Amino acid sequence: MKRKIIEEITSAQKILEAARKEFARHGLDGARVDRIAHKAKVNKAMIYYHFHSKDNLYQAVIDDHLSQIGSFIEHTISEEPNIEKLLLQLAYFYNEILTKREDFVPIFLRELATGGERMRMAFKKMITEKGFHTKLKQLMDRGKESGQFREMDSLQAIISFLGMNMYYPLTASVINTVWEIKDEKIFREKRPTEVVNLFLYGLIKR
Amino acid sequence: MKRKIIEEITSAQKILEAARKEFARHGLDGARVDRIAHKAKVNKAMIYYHFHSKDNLYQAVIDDHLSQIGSFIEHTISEEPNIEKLLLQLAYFYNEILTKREDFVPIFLRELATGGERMRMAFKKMITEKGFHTKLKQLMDRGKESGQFREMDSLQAIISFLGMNMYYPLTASVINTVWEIKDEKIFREKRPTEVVNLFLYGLIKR
DNA sequence: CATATATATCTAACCATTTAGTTAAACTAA
DNA sequence: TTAGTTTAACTAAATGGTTAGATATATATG
Repeated sequence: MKRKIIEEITSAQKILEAARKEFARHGLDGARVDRIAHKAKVNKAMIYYHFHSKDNLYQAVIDDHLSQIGSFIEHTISEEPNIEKLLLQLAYFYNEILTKREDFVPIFLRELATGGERMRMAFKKMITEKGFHTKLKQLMDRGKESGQFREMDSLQAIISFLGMNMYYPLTASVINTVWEIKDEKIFREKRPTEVVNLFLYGLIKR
Repeated sequence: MKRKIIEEITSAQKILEAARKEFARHGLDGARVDRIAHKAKVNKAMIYYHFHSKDNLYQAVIDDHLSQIGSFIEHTISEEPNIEKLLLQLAYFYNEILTKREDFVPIFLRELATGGERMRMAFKKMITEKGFHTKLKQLMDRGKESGQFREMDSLQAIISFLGMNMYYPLTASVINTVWEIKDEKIFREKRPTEVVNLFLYGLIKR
């Protein structure tokens, strides 16, 4: 067995990184195994040695993304029982994930286009394990009961909140042109607070 | 020249319809010309006779979608100077477009994934021609000046509104599972009013 | 009206390339 | 010696696109 010194990058890693970019740019069908091999500077057979098939490699790329997102959740979102802070954490989380992990956005979009089968369950698991599902709903329902929030459908509101957060980073390539957003960076940075303000202002009873 | 009686479906139409479905399911790279020919029940060469290339056919499908969306805008959204009614019209418009024209959603998502080059300009043209860009911003800015609305970034708010409207229909396949939405139909129907209420409530000064 | 002609529509068979995946042998380190 | 790692060359199938010719229809002409 060839010993791999820790600092050395294994060919499996090189393949995975090249694949991440290739699949992001071209999707599963548009991606070319030869191109991945070339970019990773490994022999094509190495891809089949380590990953067995193109589909398998693609799934590995997705799993890698999901696990990194999972661990990012861990040290971004605390057990926060204050709804304002929780919403702000979530807003920053979505913004970061979709802004910094650029390669993930096109993969996510294309997965949605094919029904999202590959990610559905992973996301569900993530969210139920962290308890967002119940926690967010609870906080909103409690707000309604206490009279702090107005009457509305909590789930509809939550989906609206997600939409406010995720829509722009997912569609920026088109939105920037259509709505003439010149400084994308600043616009992105301002999003989380702007979104949370609008949302909370839209909930709190007057 | 073969005379085409009005009721008869031309082979070009049959191809376009089959292509619409094929490209929606599989994307440009995943789509198979042979499969389109088979589904349209025409000889494969007919596709090249009428559309010259696979790329060209794909663009024809997109153009068809865009023109149908364009004409749908025409008789859905009136010259409405009342912001509440305008927002409601927009909310219904987005909901209808993304719910009834199912084939468009995956194409839109995949186009976003590749940078949206093919649609960017068409959308920009649509929106500037109808004057939404300036009109919406104007109405919001006027609302702020008159003291009806609170202080906020109009453009950020508009993008939030778009996100609230479009995010769910674009991601329903995943969202329904993750957030345990059982009756998708009812959830979709309730969206427009729910979204407009949240948005306006979030804007109006208290 | 009949015939010739140009033009649009359509088909079966074909082709050049590309592509995912394989193989058998070589190399490397414990 | 053993087991993991790497390579060059190869293959079978799929795929976008072509071609040469057939068929039908409109139009012009005598």
